[in-house]
Amino acid sequence: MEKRSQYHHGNLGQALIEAAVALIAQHGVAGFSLREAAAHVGVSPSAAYRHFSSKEDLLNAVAMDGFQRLALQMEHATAEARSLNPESPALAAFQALGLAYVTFAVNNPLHFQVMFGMPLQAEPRTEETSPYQLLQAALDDLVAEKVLAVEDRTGAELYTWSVVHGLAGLLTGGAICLSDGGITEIFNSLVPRILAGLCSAGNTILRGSAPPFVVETHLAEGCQSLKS
Amino acid sequence: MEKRSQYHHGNLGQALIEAAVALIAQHGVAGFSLREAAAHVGVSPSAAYRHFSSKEDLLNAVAMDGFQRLALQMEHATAEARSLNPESPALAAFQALGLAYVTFAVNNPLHFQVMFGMPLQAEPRTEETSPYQLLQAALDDLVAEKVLAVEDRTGAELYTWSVVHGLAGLLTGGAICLSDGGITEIFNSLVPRILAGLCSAGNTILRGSAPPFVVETHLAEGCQSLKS
DNA sequence: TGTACATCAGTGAACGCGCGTTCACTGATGTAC
DNA sequence: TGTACATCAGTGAACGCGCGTTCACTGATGTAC
Repeated sequence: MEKRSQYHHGNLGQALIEAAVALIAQHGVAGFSLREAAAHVGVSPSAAYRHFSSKEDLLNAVAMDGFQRLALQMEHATAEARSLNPESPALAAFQALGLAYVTFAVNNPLHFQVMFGMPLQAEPRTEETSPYQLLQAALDDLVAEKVLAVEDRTGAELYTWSVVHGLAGLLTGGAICLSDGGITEIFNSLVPRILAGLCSAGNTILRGSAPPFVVETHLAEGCQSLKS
Repeated sequence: MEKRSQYHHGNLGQALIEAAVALIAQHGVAGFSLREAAAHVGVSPSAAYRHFSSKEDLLNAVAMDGFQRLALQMEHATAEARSLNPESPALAAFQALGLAYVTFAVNNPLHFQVMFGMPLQAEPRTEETSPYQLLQAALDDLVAEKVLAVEDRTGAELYTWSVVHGLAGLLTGGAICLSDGGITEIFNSLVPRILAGLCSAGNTILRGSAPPFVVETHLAEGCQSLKS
């Protein structure tokens, strides 16, 4: 597929991961092979074994890579939301976090499936912040900003992650489809409910109103119908 | 694997689906083959083609079978909850519905993954009630019972399904683990938040209290740790 | 009730294929003196 | 600065395998007369 000029590739490990990500996006995990990834990089199949002990090992690296990318996008989204909404940065960041998560899933549905379809024994690298840690931090900020009451802080991760992950899963798995650009609207329509559920005990934010901020993302492509 | 006495199997189609379900529960979809399913039933590989046009077709049938089983378990759970809580049957049924969903996922994680990991062009049979229809009915009942205000009815499916599906996905994908018997507790701990989110606009039920009913299920086996 | 025959649901051999992984190898790189 | 050599990161042929699918076939079933 690709022509190399040098005998040594230089960064074959990462290149194989990227090839795998691209190929999985095309044919899904089921149709993915280590040989194909090697060919895509322009390297013999056996070369892959200098970097990964097995196909499964490579797939694990692909999943890890996904978590890193996701975390990165979440960080960017929250940073932007914070700066755009100085009057309530934590709340804006929290919303942006969720939207970034769902957007990532919709834009990379097959990668997302690999990430959550693995045994996942891989420990996340300690140096980097995981999506889960970002969520924790966002919730802490919500408390600091007095949007979320302390008595509501417990269990907030599980609840929030569930809603957002569920929406991502439904959009990704084809159970629900959306027309182009629809994620933003769907997500924002859910925000008041999410916030009400978040602040269920010591309610701080006003309820029944429109979502405090309307956050936005771009979606590569959409699909058409709604499925039962 | 299995010995047949007669030349004609009688119900090979269904038998193949069941074999596939069993084998997928053991090795996952990735490690599943049509030949293995045929062997498991005690039939030649080519016999499968009298009932399914391809491997993919069989997998689609497996997914459909999962939705039917799930719907059945949801129906049983709600019926039981209704009869046990005559003072507020709709609310009890609603909770039981969610718990049944999550329990199914945890008990059949790989089957669950197949169900939501397919292109899913398969139309659900019109004669049978789908899980989604059961959810709609449960929400309608909640309105009838005046637990849910009419102005909160819109979009309630998406929200509810998201939370519950998300929890199921996290438990299934290994992102969160639980010790034996833990689903009931985890789910019930989420119930007040779910209800608060459901009734976010025209709040009817009391908030900050323990979940109205504690519903229960049995889980086959548990796992140990919590993962970021 | 008995026979002829169409239809249905299996068999089993064969196909071509791409897969993951191994192995002995070789070309490139970098370090020690 | 130049040479010797260990180490690293590739090659390419080969392995054995199980896969999905096809095809001509045959055994069982059920219906018509």
